[in-house]
Amino acid sequence: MTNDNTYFDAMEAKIPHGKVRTRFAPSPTGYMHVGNLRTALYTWLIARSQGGTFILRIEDTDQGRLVEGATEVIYRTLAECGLAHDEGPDVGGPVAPYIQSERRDTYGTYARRLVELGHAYYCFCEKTESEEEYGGFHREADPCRSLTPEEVQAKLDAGAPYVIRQKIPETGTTTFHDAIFGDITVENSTLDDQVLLKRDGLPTYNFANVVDDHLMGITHVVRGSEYLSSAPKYDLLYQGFGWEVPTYVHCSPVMRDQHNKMSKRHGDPSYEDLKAQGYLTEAILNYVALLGWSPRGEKAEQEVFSLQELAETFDIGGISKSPAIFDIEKLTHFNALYLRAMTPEAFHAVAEPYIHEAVKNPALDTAAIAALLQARCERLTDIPEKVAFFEDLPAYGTDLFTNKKSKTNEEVSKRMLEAAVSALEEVSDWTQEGIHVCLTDLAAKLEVKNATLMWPVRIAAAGQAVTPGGAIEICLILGREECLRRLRIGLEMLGA
RNA sequence: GGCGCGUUGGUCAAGCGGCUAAGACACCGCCCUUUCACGGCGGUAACACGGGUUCGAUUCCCGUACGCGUCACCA
Repeated sequence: MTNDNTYFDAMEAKIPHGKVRTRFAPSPTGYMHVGNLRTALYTWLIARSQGGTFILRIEDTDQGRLVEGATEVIYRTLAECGLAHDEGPDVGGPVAPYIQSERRDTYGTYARRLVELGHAYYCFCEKTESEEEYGGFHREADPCRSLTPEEVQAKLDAGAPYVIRQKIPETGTTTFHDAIFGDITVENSTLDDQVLLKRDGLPTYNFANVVDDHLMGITHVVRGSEYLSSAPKYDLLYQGFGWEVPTYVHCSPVMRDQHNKMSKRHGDPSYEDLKAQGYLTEAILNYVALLGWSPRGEKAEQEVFSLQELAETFDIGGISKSPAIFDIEKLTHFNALYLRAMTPEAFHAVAEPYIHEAVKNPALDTAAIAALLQARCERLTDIPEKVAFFEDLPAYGTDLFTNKKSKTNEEVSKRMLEAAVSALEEVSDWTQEGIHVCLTDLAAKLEVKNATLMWPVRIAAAGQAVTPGGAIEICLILGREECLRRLRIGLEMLGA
């Protein structure tokens, strides 16, 4: 125990004052689910939108849950998303260390200080015994609460194991303010004397949070609404220490359905899963930002936001109180929007690996294929199945040649294909323009509408009813030789 | 069960005492068209319920129902 304030003065001296400081404080479980990502995003946005500082702190006080490589997932995700942190374990900062397991001595010191201040006490109850005796609810009924300092010291000297519990006022109410939920008042009698320092000397999550948030100068505490119930106890802790209470921002959860939060257990996608499913980082962030927050005023109608625009527009008042259900369909819509908004070059770059999954033939122009795909795919993973026919002509039935709207049947198709083959054989200039002129002229000469000619050509060239792009584009990409080969196969199938 | 929070169409949501209750996704229809998309136009669809307060409630208050959270020496 210390009666010396220099330690505390020294700690206080490190606290930066005067500007917004927020922190994202994940446990390293190796999995950034969508709710986590959204919390990180909102936390980052609050800092950035107010010219503040964004801090990363790793909460690894639970020894049993450490996962190998988990912090790397966190670093990688934040970096990929552009949610750069100004202070953290890897980049350091004025209030280091930023990993809770490296700050363990601090918590005990502060817990003992709170005992001195009269807002906490040593509790020597047995774990099991306490649960039976007090129903797990430690209050006035716990004799440890009224031990004299001498009695406590005697037990400590005897080496009795103990925890330190918060001493909640016996009467009255506690009111705390949340930026989203407003003022919430609870009876102190409903609060229990929660454990601050565990038998093993490590702090509980709740205590470590309060101490670290204070020592790190955090101004806005962003966290899930599941902590709403413990917020009054946090307030009492801040008051007990005589510290300024930060602004609480409790966010309602992201749900998988009406009854369940997004979770790894249910197989709900993490950020990395979504990436693997062909979603773009920008689209994921945009969608997630809107899951539980909406712009107001001028921007109320806007739905597409870059990270930069979000930082300019975001305000805490736009965060919703009720939970939001994650809708993969809407994410898909945003992804399609972002895909279409890319330059053709940029799209080609991201699409190429997916095209190559199905198309190996180096003679096929992936840029031309990408151009056909850009308005036609919602996820990058949609690509391989859409372009496989370029590589290999699929097996197909002659029934595909019949299409009512194009006025084709097998007989008509046979005629069209014969004419098309002869005409295309004569095309000297195998370009979009050359093929286009050849086929439209042919249709005119045959006195049929374009569709009547184009349908069978496209079917024979692609071997499937639905294709990205039309007959001309497909013929062009296949190249004259392969195109004519496929048209002749079609003719053969039709009995020519 | 106690305490706390929430409830606008299937989903995300605007609304902050007076509106024919926005917009987006999804769905349906039409147009465009060389299939499919893109794009354009249009449509179906909502204030959980009951009391108040008020000239007037989706908006304010109180109940009820339903849902969620919390009640760990886990975070």
